[in-house]
Amino acid sequence: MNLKFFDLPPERQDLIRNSAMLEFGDNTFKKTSADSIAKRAGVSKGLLFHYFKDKRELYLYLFQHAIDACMETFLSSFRYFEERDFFLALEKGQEIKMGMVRRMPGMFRFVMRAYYERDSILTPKLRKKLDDVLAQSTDEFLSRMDLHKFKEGVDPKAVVRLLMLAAEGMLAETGACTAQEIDTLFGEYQKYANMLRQFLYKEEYL
Amino acid sequence: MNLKFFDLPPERQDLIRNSAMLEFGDNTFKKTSADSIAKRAGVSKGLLFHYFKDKRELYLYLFQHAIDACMETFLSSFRYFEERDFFLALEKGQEIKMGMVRRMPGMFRFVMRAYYERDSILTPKLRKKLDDVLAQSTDEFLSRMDLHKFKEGVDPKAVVRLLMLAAEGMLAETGACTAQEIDTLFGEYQKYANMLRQFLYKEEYL
DNA sequence: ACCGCCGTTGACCAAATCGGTCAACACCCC
DNA sequence: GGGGTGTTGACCGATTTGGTCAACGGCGGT
Repeated sequence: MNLKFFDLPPERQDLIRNSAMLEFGDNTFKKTSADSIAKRAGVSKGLLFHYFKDKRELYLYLFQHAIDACMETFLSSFRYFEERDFFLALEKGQEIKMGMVRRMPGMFRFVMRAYYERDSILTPKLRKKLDDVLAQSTDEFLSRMDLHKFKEGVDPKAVVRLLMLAAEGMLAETGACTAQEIDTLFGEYQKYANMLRQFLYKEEYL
Repeated sequence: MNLKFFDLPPERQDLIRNSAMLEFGDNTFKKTSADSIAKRAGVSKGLLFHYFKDKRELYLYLFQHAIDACMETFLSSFRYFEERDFFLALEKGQEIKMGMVRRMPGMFRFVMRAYYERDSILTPKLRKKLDDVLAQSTDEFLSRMDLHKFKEGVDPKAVVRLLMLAAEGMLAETGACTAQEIDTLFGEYQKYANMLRQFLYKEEYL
């Protein structure tokens, strides 16, 4: 790709990336047209192909960028806060995730689609990159938490996964969403998390 | 539409409907081609337009059929079993749902997409049909259950919704799936349901 | 005022794909 | 062999596709 893309003002980079991810999130790689991406970004098609040599390169760059952004955001946020309570940390993590959704509204949908799409054009290397991020983030998270606050018999990994799945389900129900919708969803998510906390934690930790 | 469609052997009807729903589930209405549907069904494009006057009619028929199938399946299954235990009934319900997924693998995805897609071509009447089914099914379900088995402070509606969301999340992670994959997902789902049962039910009901 | 530079445009291309049609086919029962 | 029925795939004009390219506009330097 043309490295001058990175000389553009960051908001303009975001605009192009977000528009592209939103479009790729709506349709298959094959059926997503460069025209629609350009139109969504309010930019000429010529510009797209000026910075990216073809649709494929744009797509692969977007995926790479999304994974890197996740990795960086999670790692840097983990480093700086020392919360060891499972649900408080999860709440913090969700806030961070919400921030990412706000900044890159089409990202999660795009990444999931790119990963699960049949005839995906992802390189094995990129697939593995995502695998690693997902596997690491949960384990890393669990290893830092005070798991003894849970009642006996609770499988904390299952709790994380259940809440993650619920979040994914909520994401699947909404397309591109406004900041307000995101807050509503976050509120609903918190309700479930609090319910689990109330009944899965030993009483002395409530 | 051409009513002779219903004279076809049921498996052939299913083949065409499932192929169409799988294709419409992958792409926007506008970007889904009749060619790809026909190819997936192993049938000529001419045949599609023989039974359905155009793409739009096929699409609307599919949605209507899917909703009706849901409604019928749920109602008839509710009528015949009298389980009043929340989690046992939910398990039974999930088994039924899995049966539908097996028989119509692309249905849930298609319905969700049709409902949430921007520039959706759904008529308001069809939208409302789905709204009613969703609203009714949860309420109907809850009204039949022994909710006093829950510990105090548990909101059963939230429990249903949480598990539904998780199921949706699992669905979003998989495209068209084999029977075996479905069973695996069902197993995972059961794990979460059992966890909730274990900690949300009063102890005397365990 | 003129230049050269550079991010940007949109008209343009051949090729592919689109929704939809239709004459012809294969098959079966009479 | 005749008629009926379910099915095909070549075919249509229109649109869309990924990608190119000559030209534009505005700005900093002189």
